[in-house]
Amino acid sequence: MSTDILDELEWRGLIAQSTDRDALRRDLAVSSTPPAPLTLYCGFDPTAPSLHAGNLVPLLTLRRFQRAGARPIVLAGGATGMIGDPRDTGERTMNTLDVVGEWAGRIRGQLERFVEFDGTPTGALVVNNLDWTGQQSALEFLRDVGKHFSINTMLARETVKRRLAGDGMSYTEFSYLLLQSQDYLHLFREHGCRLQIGGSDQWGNIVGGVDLIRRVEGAATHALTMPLVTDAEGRKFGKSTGGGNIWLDPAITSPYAWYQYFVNVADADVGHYLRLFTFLDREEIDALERDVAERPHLRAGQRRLAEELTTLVHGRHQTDQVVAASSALFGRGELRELDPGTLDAALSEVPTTSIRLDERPTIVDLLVATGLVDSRGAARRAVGEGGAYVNNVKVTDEQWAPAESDLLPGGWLVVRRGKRNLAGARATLVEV
RNA sequence: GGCAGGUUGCCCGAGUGGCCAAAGGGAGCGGACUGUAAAUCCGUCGGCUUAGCCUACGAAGGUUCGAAUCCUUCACCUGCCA
Repeated sequence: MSTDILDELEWRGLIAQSTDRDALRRDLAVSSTPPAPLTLYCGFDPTAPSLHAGNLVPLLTLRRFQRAGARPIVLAGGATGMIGDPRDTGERTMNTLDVVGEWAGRIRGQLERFVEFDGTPTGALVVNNLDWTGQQSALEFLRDVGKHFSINTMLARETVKRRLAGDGMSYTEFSYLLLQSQDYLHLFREHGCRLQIGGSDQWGNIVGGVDLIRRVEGAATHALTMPLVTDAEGRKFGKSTGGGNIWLDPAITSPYAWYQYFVNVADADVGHYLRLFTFLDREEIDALERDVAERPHLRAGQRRLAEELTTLVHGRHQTDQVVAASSALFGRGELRELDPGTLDAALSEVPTTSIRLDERPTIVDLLVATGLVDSRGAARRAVGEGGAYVNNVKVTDEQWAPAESDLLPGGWLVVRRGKRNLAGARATLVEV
């Protein structure tokens, strides 16, 4: 196996910390003789019903390793998800076993799409850590695993220190490190896994496993972390638009919304994100960066990034549809001139609702019905602020109601809040 | 188990009887500028049938003309002691 993978990761900005880099390089090189590819893993806890965009970084890194000749294991944290990795903001709310199980299943399904299962020596494996911890007894755990951990070391961890300085931390979360370390040991024993990767916040958990394996098995294994994705302002990725994460599950974040998020990435972040989230090579990314620098208004980098990512997550077909919808809805052309088929297709990518013109719905009703605002108060505010549009025309009167002559082909009204929140309202014509 | 402190809007945080839907900051949202960008400036930021009403300051009771603010009980959190 080539060791170029490390250079590539370095170039992409995907390496935050690692254990002895030369040792890892040697291991990668030695594994080059089939059938002994290096085996690596990364875990994903079910803390929500879906993975989010940030999870793609480690997931795609697994894929990069696989392409370079390694065998990836993706781990769904059915067990660790029940405990909760300590975070700075305080104790996590525990979810019921049913909920965690349900989420673990969904996440497992998503994980499977990003690595290849081809039955070759580098074919991926999917595992769930509940399978080897679910039946384990507390005594067993404390004797076999707990004995190898020093409280002193655990207390020295940054997250623990911060939590102790604040509101404290439960024993449950304090134990998380042991569970994750045990996972690494288990995968080392069962599958010869010698490398664990993860976000840089996972460093402590990963080296915990490295230490455990050294103590118990006397073997040297590796740890590699990736920087947490931030934008040029240092803000956490996915938090700069819409207030929340963007999710892989199309039922939570529509492919259209997903695409739009990436089209709107700041110039300063495009190159960075292209390196992290796509498989484009150096030449292509360099060219796109030059393009963004010279002709920023064309947003070539953003468009390519959005297309690549939408294809990766939702497939080529969906991507074509959202690209067409975006260009129809954001195009310079007159909405009235769009042919009915194009309009139908474009609006199928955004939230829609149906209305009855004979009920004389006002602009406030339209904004609420399409879900563009959360309340009638917010709708009034939007109108008052000049942020409400119907068919690209600003509406400033709260009492304004559409007439039949306002309908676009197919009976549509394109309702917009602000610059880029669009929805469709289709009038049902009722004969009175 | 004892003692002390705490629990405020999406988050942080001020508020110790009326002027409190509740300072300030952050996030969010809208407008201007622009390129569906960033920065900046301005506005907005519980709900409704919106000059009014309703819901809200951990929960439930109580005192009072009036409570986020006082009293009681309960729950949870933190620290110290056992």
